[in-house]
Amino acid sequence: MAGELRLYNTLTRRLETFAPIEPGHARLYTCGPTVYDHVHIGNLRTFLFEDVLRRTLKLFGYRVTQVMNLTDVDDKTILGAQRAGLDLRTYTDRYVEAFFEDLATLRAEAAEHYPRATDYIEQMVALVQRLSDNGLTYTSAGSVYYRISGFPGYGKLSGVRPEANLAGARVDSDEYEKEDARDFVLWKAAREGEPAWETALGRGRPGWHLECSAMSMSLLGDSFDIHTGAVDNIFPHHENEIAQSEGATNAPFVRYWLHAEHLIVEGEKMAKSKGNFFTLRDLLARGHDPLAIRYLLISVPYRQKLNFTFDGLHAADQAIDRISNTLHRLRTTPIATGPGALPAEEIARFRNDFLEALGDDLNTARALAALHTLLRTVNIALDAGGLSGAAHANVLAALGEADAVLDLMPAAADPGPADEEHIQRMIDERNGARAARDFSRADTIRDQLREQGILLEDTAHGTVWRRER
RNA sequence: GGCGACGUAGCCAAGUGGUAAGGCAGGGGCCUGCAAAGCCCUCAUUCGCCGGUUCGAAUCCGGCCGUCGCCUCCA
Repeated sequence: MAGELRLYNTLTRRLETFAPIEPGHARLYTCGPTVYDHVHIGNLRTFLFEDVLRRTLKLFGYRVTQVMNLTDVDDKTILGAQRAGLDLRTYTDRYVEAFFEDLATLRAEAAEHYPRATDYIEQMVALVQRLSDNGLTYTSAGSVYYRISGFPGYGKLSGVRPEANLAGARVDSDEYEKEDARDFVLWKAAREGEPAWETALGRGRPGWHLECSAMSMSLLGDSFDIHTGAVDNIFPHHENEIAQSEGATNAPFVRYWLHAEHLIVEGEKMAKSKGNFFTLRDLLARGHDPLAIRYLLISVPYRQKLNFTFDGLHAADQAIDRISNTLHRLRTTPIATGPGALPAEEIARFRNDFLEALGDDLNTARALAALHTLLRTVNIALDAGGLSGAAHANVLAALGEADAVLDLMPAAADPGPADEEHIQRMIDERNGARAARDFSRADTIRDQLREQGILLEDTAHGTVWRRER
């Protein structure tokens, strides 16, 4: 696939044309969840942005190696495990599994690697040792800290100046002893009742930022292409990753930093205390369609705050219906014998608009607008008498290409054969009634089928049916 | 206090110098036995407010108002 892919780089605050270090191969690290609970739809918005990113990279012809970490040791996972009376691994396993289920429900493509922090203790220790060799660490009360004053590039991602005043800022809540308030912990000394590893750094556990540096470099190399997360990760998390990685290797860590804006709910920040905190499971329990949720979460470009509302979810649901209905018409309308009422230029324009929109920093709103425009064009052509074989194949190919990124099209219905026979019998009976102008009988049959989730449509080429979504 | 994002119709949202995409909701119509699906028309003389630059600004500049985020383990 030709075309230019431009991405907004937080590091330079500019739109840049993507060019990977290794031609044709995009190496991508995406900050994953802390597995102490179910993820919420705000988290999922970010993960779906990353899904759109990886699929767009593929659409533009790149081979993709994506790593998504699973943070399975931190204050919250430790606390959760203690409360549940489980060991850390057993506790986090539950949420790792739930996380994968949620991703699958929303059709997120699997990454190539899902490393867990607790499987990379060795690499983390080795990284700290390299930092120590470079004079960037110190030990205090058994914990190892990163000395920010030793890394001149600190702050280049976030714009946070090391000497920035902290008036009004959150007071440091870290309970460990530091030389300087700006320093952060690499390795935490073991505390009573907490999981700990016996290592060359002493008995303890890793600090949060360390895992991402260690795992990304282990799996993608010292320098790789893209690193993503949500905006709240810019500082301190990603800033600290840069300090850890570049402080150890003296090589550029990441070329493109991409950050997703947050999801808010009905104009307010999502918070448990406000009762507007939703997990995917909450929405499914209310009967919402996963495809509509996917549509909604990817419909707003990733750098815009996404205001989640139930009106918006309804609109997304309508959009999925529309896509689904047009596909259904394409499947059930006979191929026209004429030239076909859908000009090839229309399809070419769609392909171009769609690609250009995604190439412009993943502008999914524009990509979806192009799709809606094509759907209308297709429907007009179907109204006008159907598509030629060539036009039919052409439009299906274009839709398939778009769906390689969007993944919003319902799987073809898989009706049981016996079921299908029964439906056809009912349709025949109803059409007999209609021919005899016995409309109350005909309507009764239609209502009966409807109760079974079968919708009838009387079209110019006969009665067709589909399943209610 | 520091840093950053944003304010476009009832709602979501595209558009960053050339005269307002797309979707939802609403209104009217075509088609249909009635529906469903689809299509057509309609729905912002105007882009938070006030100035400025320009032949021309939603788009650039300045000020003001408002919303939101980050400021050391929150996607």
